[in-house]
This record gives sequence, C-alpha cells and structure tokens, in this order.
Amino acid sequence: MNKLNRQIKMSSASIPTIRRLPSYLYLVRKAKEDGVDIISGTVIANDLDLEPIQVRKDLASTGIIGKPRVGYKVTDLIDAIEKFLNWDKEHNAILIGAGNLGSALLGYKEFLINGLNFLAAFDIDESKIGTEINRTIVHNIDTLSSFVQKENVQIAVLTVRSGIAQEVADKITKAGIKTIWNFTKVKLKVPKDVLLLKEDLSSSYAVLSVYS
Amino acid sequence: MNKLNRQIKMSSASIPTIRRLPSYLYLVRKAKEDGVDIISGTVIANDLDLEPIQVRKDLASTGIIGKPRVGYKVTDLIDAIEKFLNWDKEHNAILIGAGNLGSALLGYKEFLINGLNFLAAFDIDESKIGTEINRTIVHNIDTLSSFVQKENVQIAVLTVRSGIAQEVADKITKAGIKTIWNFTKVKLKVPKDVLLLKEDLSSSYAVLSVYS
DNA sequence: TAGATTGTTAATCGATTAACAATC
DNA sequence: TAGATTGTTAATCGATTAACAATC
Repeated sequence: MNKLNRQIKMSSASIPTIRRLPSYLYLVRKAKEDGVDIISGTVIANDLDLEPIQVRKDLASTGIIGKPRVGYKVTDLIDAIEKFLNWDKEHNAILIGAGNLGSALLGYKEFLINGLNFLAAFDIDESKIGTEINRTIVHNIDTLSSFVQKENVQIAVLTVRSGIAQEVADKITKAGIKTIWNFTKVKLKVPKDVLLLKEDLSSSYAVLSVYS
Repeated sequence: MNKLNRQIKMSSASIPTIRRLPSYLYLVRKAKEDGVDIISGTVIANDLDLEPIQVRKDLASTGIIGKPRVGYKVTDLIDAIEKFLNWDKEHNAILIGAGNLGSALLGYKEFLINGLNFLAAFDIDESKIGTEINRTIVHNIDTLSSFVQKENVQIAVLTVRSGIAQEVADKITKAGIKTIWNFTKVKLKVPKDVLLLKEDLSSSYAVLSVYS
C-alpha cells in the first residue's frame, strides 16, 4: 500500500472499485431511461468489457442486494451507487484558473448531474473577471481567501498555470480548504490533513506512446 | 489481468510503472536544469512521496544502470526514460473537437516537449474552421477521413461531444487510425486491433467525493 | 575504510478471478 | 422444475515492499 492509499484509504471499497462505479452508474441510468427495471451483473459486464465476477464484487461493496437468477433492481442500484459515492449530496467547489481547461470543467455536465456544484471561479485576467462561464461567475483571484473563509467550500479545482500553483495552494489551505483536485503538473506541498488528488495527462500519454 | 491489460500488455514494465515514469522524468529534467549531474533513487522517492525501492524498480525497467553508493547519471536517466516511453520520437496526432477541452490539450506544453505532434484539429463549427489554436489549424470535419488517409496519423484525440463520438470513431478507424485517446464518456466500439485509452474524469471525481 | 546506494531475490499484500452453494 | 444469477469463500495473480549481498 503506497503513501497516497495509506493517507486516504478508509472506504470499504478499493480505489479501483471506486473508479469503476461511475461507469456502472452511467450504464444503469441509461437502462432506466430505456424503461429497464432489472439489470444483471452479466449484462453490465458485457457492455463494459469486464468480468461478471468483478462487477458483482464492485456492486456488492455499495451494499446493493440482488436477486439470484434475476439481477438488480435498476432504481435500487442507482440509489446504492449514488449513495456510496456521496453523489446524492451537493459538493461545493471552486475553480481556480478559468482558462480553456477550467472552462471545460465548468461545463462538464457529468459533474453537475452528480453533485459537484461550482460556487465560483477565480482568475487574474481582468477581461474574464465578472463574466460567466457556464453559469459560474469569474471572480478576482484577490478575493479567493475571503471567499473560501466565508462560504462552505469543500473542493478546490486547480487549473492555474503551474508557476502559481503552490502559491494558490498555500492560500486556500490557509483559508481552510480540505480537498484539492490538482490539474497542474506541480507536486503540491500541503498540510497532512488536506486530501490531494492529482490529475496527470502525461501518465496517460506515456501509456499511449509505449503501446502505440 | 483485466481485458484492457490483456489487450495491450506487451511492455516489460507494468502500467502503474509506466504511469509513474513521467513524474520521474519531469523531476530529473528539473535537476538537470539546476546543474545536477547525479541523482539517487532515494532523492527522487523523497521528492515524490514514494518508496525508494519502488523508484529503483521502476527505473530498472527502463534499462538504466546506476552506480551503487552514487546514484544515476542525470543525462543517462533522462535518455533512458525518454527512450523507454518512446518520447524521443515524434507521434503524429490529430484532435477532433476543438472546444474548450480540445483547445486546452492543443496548448498543453508537456505534450509538445514529449513528442506529441498535433498535425491538425477538426471541428464542425464554421467559425472555428481555418483558425489556429495554439499553432494548430482547425479543419472542416468533413475532410477528416481524407486527411487521415493521406497523412501519417498515429493517434486521434477525441474531444467531441458524446453524441457524435461513435460516428467519428467509425470514420477514423475506417480511415486507418490505430490509436484513439477518448475523452468522451462514450464506451466506443472499435475493431480489435485499435488501441483505446479512455480518459475518465468521473472516476477521479468519484474518488474525491468518497474521501472528502 | 565505512557507509550509502544499487540491484536481485524473496516475501507480502491486495486486487482479480475461480469455484460453487444458495436461490428465485 | 431447470437454469441463470447472486454472493461467499478460496485460489491465483501481479504489484509492492522487504531483505540483503554487491559495490563504489
């Protein structure tokens, strides 16, 4: 178990399992729209190119109970996954750095659907400040600390250029942020009680270039 | 070993190892800029919050040979990682869907530095066609097939809206594309010999919301 | 030399997969 | 009923970690 896992591990499900759950949810919601009432792990597995046993194990960790020979009740399964992922609750977030990547994230509908609620965006660019990007108002980055202190912000999404990433991280952790989703390429230094999740496209590109 | 791994596994290093290598490379390049000639696995591990043994194992898979008591020669290590990842060669790519996310990827400097060469972008939006985004010209998506057939395109980066993702994938695989980096939320169906890598922000968001 | 680091071989750990009884 | 699917328990597989000899 590596350091990241050691730091954040506390759920009954493994991180690979947690990462697969959204794809099940997406599929089962679509099934519901199509009027399906019951779905089996086998069907899910076939659709997603996974092993049925893996799907059963993953679903079991959400607490859902299926019916042998039949499958899972679609509405129950949706509820179980949403609840397990805490996607039945709102998560207040701010986005820092309203460039192209930031704008893309503000417009990402999956987030909206699943409870990620962007209270505000922040940028230094005068021409952006005061404008709206996908319904989210861009604020002056100078107001960042006071905003975080006043509002109940759970998650900070960091899409600034790497040069100022650490500085921004210092500011928001001092203001009380406990979770940072880091899209910069900087390895941030933050207090131990802050959860850091780093998004790293270079590692995916590495997989691509090794195998293609 | 799951189906994705079974399909693409053929390198000596595991996928987790491949995914960690870029962070080592980034760090070692910085060390070089700072005038460092020799670096030890222990130092790299401390900087990245990893175990020294893991770093040594990972580096060993690139073929680099270190000196006991001393460490690795910085220039050799950079070369070894670059070579192992095929980042010493150019990879011709096209980007399909020049929205915010697509534009962000076209401007991502790490790609440029590491051999990912965007030959062209494609979009349906008339107002974008003919313009340049970070030095890459946006073409009419109608010219996609003929472009792929004429040019030596290795990688297609898919940042279109999900509704047309499968249609575009059909078109480009028919035209001969062998690697697709899929940023849409659609589970694409492609011929068996096409390498698919899916980028999925929902799974990261799942990890965040379970632990925060 | 003494001690830090590499690299190899073995042990551990955890995730995936298999087997199969229970069940509707 | 027969057969498909769940859920549990055990086996396997692979990645991480530990131990330690080799070495500069």
